[in-house]
Amino acid sequence: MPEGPEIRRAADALAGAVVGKRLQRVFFGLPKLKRYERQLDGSTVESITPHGKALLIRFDAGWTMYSHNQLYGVWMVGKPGERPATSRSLRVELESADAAIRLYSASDISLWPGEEVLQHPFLQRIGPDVLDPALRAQDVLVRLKSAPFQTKRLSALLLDQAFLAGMGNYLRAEVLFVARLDPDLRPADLPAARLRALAKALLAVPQHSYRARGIEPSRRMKAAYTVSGTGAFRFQVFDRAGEPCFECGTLIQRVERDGRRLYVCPHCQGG
DNA sequence: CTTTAAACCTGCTGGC
DNA sequence: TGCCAGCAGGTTTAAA
Repeated sequence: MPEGPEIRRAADALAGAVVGKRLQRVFFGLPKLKRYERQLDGSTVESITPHGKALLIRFDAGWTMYSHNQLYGVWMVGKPGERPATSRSLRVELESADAAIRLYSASDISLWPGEEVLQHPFLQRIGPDVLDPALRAQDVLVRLKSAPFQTKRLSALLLDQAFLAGMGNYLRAEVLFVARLDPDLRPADLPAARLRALAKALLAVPQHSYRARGIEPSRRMKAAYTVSGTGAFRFQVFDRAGEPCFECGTLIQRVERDGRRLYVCPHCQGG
């Protein structure tokens, strides 16, 4: 369950289902988490919040659950007692009297006493959430101009969770296209106007995707999407190799950067 | 310090 | 039908 917009959509749906509810059943599918079933049974879910692609679920019993879905994790919202038809392995199940949330396949799950969760190595390392409503273009601009980010190639920078958390591979391609930028440039190479355009696109594109309820899943990933990614965000370049650019008609190219596929319009994003 | 490669998590697809 | 390689929107680790 991939990038920031999809994770935030999942968090919204999960929160709507169980925040404020008392848990009547808690199940953990990983041996190391078994002991927390008793700790959390009967507790109330206080909040569910995204931090980049990580999710925090706080319980009034003084515990906080950290989870990261990586590529495969799937959240589902349903009813208590039901057992969805899936071959995936159930990792977490939280049931209240009238709702249930279930996490499948993800293996990066841990429980922390209260706010000690903020000491989690990943949370320590990541930058501001690109979808945080408090994040301003000016903040992003300052970040772009600061070390060590200003000297990194845009292709790498836009995947770096330490720069902006919640960015991912499709957002990288879409942001670079919207800002009309060559992925091999670095912030330090760019004149002020282009930097401002990049800062703006870094906020606008993820927000646009979030408001559109995320991306429409590819066939391959379709089975993974339940709570999130059922939306209407349309790619300009991602997954469009060989198809004409919507702006200039030039054929979109698939290239590789930082070990990941990237799509560019060679005309709009040239030089 | 930067860049690259491989490993790992898991599930689905396509080819033979 | 069955098996296996390949791929995926992520992250970590180690090597170069």
